[in-house]
Amino acid sequence: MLDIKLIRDNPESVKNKLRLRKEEVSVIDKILDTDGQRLILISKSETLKELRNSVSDEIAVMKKNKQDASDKIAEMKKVSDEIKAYDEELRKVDADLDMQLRYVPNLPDDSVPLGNSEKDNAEILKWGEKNSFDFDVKDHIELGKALDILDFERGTKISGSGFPLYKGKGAKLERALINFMLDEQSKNGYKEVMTPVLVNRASMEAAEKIPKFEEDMYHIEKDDLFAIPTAEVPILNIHRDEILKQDDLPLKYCGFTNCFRREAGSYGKDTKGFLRVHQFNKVELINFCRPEDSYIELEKMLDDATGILKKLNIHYRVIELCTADIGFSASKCYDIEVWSYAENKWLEASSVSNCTDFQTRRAMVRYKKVLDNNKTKTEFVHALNGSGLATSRLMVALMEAYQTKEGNIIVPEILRSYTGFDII
RNA sequence: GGAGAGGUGGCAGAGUGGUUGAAUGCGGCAGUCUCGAAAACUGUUGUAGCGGUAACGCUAUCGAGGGUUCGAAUCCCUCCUUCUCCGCCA
Repeated sequence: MLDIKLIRDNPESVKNKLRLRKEEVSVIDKILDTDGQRLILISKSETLKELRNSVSDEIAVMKKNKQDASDKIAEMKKVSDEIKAYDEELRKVDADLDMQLRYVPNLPDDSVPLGNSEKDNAEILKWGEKNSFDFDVKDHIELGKALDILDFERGTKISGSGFPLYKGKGAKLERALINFMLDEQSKNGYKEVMTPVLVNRASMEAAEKIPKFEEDMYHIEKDDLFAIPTAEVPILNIHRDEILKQDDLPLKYCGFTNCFRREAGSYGKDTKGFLRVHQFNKVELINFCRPEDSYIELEKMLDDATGILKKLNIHYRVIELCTADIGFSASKCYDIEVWSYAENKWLEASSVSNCTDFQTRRAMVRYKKVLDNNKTKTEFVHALNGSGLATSRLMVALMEAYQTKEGNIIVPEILRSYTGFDII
């Protein structure tokens, strides 16, 4: 969530930045209006509370001295009723304000390229080259079926479409990728964690996934638990309501989880095989850092994510998202895309974002900042997240890029110590 | 799932309706002492909101949310959570 004080003090600047995201800015005026009501109610209620507190003390003294305090008690009864009425109204206004704030996205950083849609995203880097095949390439579905390593039909039987079944060397290759990525990211200084994949409502709210994306998530009604769409959610919540030590920053975590997405409303688009699935595997990177370091850490995280692709020798490019396309919680965002030979297009395999203090404000993840005069100040940390990487799209690129004329798949050199075989 | 006992400041631990934001101890910070350090002594030390340039003032906060009361850490209700015992189970 944005800082209400920022909105209160610089409404025009906030609006201008939201306009860059192609957001409707009239909500800001509504927020200001609600905030104004709120401040008035707080002031009224607190003035009466002050009166009540002081008179209650007087009553206590009178009672001690065996004096009659019934006049004051009667008076305070009225005051208490008034307070109750104000507080009741305040509760409503607070809830209203909170709900409005939950739909306002993070503000884009000044360095983010301007744009009107995803068409304006900028390719900033391309690594490697496309293979030149002297035969007709097969797509990952054909390859997977012929080699009996992927079974989308049976996955559908078990759960429904979009729930892949990996078999034999396919399962082993997937496991190898996950282990490889975790090992690499551990080397990059990320602490490995294995988290719950079902999380409570408070965790989803802290990660700013609710209410905006509630419909996109699997929800277990009986226990009010949500299947995570990304490990970003549980990892971010590791430090919810905590105050970190300045010396511990940046605090970096990596974790593998299954990820679950309903993908409501996207049926019919890229539904083939792995292109869009309800369950997939991902190694996630999270970084909690000092605010002044977050944009430097963002670049490092991008290197950490792309390092995987370099070692796998997979052709990729990096896209810097424009103001109209960055994610809800992000102030700046890079996508990493891998090349699909069969689809003849780029596929998003990772997204690396600086979410500044947008999530940590709601999640209350702070740190004790040591000031020059040796005093400390509690301040929100910045949080960054990135996929390092998601396996499904990566698997598409890998299978296609490493296929042979005979329909086999060569295992990338770096993975062989993990798979124990070098060809499928 | 059943029965019982708890959740108080960074930690330990008092407090069961009235100047209690909360005794005491430990820790942290500052100072005295010291060449320096330790020890000892003295002072200080939560978070958030609102107002104020500021000093500061006010309000809230004793797991969370309601309620009773002029007044709640203290009484009542609901929920969460921890521990112990029983049952069940990967």
